Amino acid sequence: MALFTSQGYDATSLRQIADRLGFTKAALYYHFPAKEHLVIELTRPWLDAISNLIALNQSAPGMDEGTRRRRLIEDYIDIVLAHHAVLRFLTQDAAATKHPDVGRRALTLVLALQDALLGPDADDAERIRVGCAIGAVHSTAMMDESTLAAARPIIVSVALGVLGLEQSASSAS
Amino acid sequence: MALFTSQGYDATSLRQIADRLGFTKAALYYHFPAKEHLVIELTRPWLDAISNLIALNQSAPGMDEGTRRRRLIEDYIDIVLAHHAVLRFLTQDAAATKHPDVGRRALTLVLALQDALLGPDADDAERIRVGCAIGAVHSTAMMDESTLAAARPIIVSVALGVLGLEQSASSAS
DNA sequence: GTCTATAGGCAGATAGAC
DNA sequence: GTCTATCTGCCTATAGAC
Repeated sequence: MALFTSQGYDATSLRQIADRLGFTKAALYYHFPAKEHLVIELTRPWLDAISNLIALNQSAPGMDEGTRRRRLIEDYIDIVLAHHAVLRFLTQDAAATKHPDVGRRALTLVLALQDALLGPDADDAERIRVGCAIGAVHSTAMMDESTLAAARPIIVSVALGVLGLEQSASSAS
Repeated sequence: MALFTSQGYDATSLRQIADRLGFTKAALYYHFPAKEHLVIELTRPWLDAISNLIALNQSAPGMDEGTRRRRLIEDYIDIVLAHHAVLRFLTQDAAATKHPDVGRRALTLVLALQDALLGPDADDAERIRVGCAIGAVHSTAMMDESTLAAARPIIVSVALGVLGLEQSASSAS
């Protein structure tokens, strides 16, 4: 992950990875059938987490719309913060972005999240605002791990503000 | 640019570029000394525009802090919208991100913009908010050109809101 | 499970004719 | 300015010994 993130997927060779891990390229192929499976497995936990989040959200019972959206964006922020390294990699790497099981899947999931954050009858302006909110959340990919710990409440406040869901109390997850 | 954006820099070969342009690899090398110069020239206008913006902002005379920041973020939004294709490419491609004259320069410039959007005595929380605002602006990279035309006022409103610079009237640039 | 050795391909870049 | 032909190198992936 460190190599992929610092150099990009295409620019990172199996030789470099094997050297870092202390064995040879051939040994890598005993554990993974191809290079792309390395990045699939590295990103799967994050993708599964989002997939889960959306599934749970859809099967939610009759719940107030405002709190539903608030919980959704807050939970997404927690996922993004928990998988910081994955987001940093994915938002930067075009090669990963193009892969069906990685970037394409990520795009589909984020678009689904975007839809879930909208009501069924939202206009283009609201779509753009939601896109901005997600962009603000994803800006954490650029931050270093140290400032990230204290960042959560601020990110939550910004995202809720952009979405028009401000609320002063009860934001613990 | 189309090939770089859709496939990534590393994954795009000079053969593909030459084929698309209707001549051969060797002819490319008459006009550009190396592959990396293609991406340098493609991104230079955007980078120069930001560089200019920051330089002009620094040499501004005694001006109200609020309007200074408002103008700065609005002008940046205009640059981002005008160079939409460049931003889309740069935010996605790790290979470009690593190049000193492209991604590194872009990072330096965006950080300088971030500093310029802060007062000299801002805390970490304010830093994060500014980062979120820029993230929201950069989310336009994900939008398609059609919805982009109508997006400007919404982006401006979101960014000013996150920065705490809301103002109802006089937002024409 | 890890190794050495190598196959097979395509990349970026150059030489030199026209 | 564009071409054909080619060099050199590294890449992913595989074969087969241990």
